[in-house]
Amino acid sequence: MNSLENAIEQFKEILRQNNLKFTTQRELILKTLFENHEHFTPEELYQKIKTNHPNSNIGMTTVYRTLNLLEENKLVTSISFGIQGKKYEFNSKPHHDHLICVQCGHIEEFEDETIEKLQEKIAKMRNFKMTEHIMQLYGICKNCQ
Amino acid sequence: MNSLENAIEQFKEILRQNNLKFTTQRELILKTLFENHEHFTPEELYQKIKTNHPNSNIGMTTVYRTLNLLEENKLVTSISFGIQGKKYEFNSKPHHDHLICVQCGHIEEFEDETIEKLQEKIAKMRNFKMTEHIMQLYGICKNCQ
DNA sequence: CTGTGTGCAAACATTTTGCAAGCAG
DNA sequence: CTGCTTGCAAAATGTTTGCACACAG
Repeated sequence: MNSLENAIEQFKEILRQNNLKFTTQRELILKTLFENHEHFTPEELYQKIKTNHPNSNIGMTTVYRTLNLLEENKLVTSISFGIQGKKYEFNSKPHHDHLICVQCGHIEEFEDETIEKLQEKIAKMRNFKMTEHIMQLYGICKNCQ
Repeated sequence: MNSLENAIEQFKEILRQNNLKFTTQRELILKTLFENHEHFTPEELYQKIKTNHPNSNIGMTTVYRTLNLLEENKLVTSISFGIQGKKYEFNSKPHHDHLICVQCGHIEEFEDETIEKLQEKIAKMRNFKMTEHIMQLYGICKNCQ
């Protein structure tokens, strides 16, 4: 359903609408995010691309710029965790939140309809026009215990 | 109950236990956090102290070091919001979460017992030993709408 | 061809560290 | 007095920007 081709077509459409160009680098970034259903820091993503496509020419700068572009257009989502650092994931799934292992950095996903509803209720009660939210549970994952 | 004197005594006790010293700077930082029930970035806290105590001699370095010390000992809590930056608050209240205005940066607090319980349930179901969590609702606050 | 995109290096912003001098205990 | 603490400057991170060349459309 949400195939790579789909995602690329969607990306191209966004680029077209903004008079932007579809470049090898932009394709590689989207592709790598899509194919690895993982959470990447910009650095990790950059390394992954360098490793998997040694002939490609790509710089950190482009990774940052493209991630921002993709996030603005809702193709990827970022979560900031801990003090420094953001991780990006391809936006294929519906909204979900994260369990983060403080030992190994592993990230697990979960969703909970009830909590979502409660959050909306809280915002409404306070006249707060909620646009998004983050919820992260920190702890020790199964493997690290 | 949780008076400034109390907080300072608590701080002194922690310092004593670790063979650390109670200095003017450390006192100023704790005091400023306590007296202003606000959320400070290290920078803001530094400026506030400089303004309110022009004769005091204090550097950013000390602010950072002391905030880390206070956080390790649970006297203050930090919340990281958005991409960069942490804000610190004095730890007088029970656990609570935050509504953050994306326009003016204003932070409001709330607590919800039901959500807390659900979070624990989720972690337990996944064999995740939860140590803490953050939940932040982003949006536009009453004033900014 | 035109103008957007790129990599590089430099600039930034935030936080941490090394160090010599200062002060609490 | 001893050694923890401080402020300063420099280093370390993580991210953004300026610029000349490259390349998509």
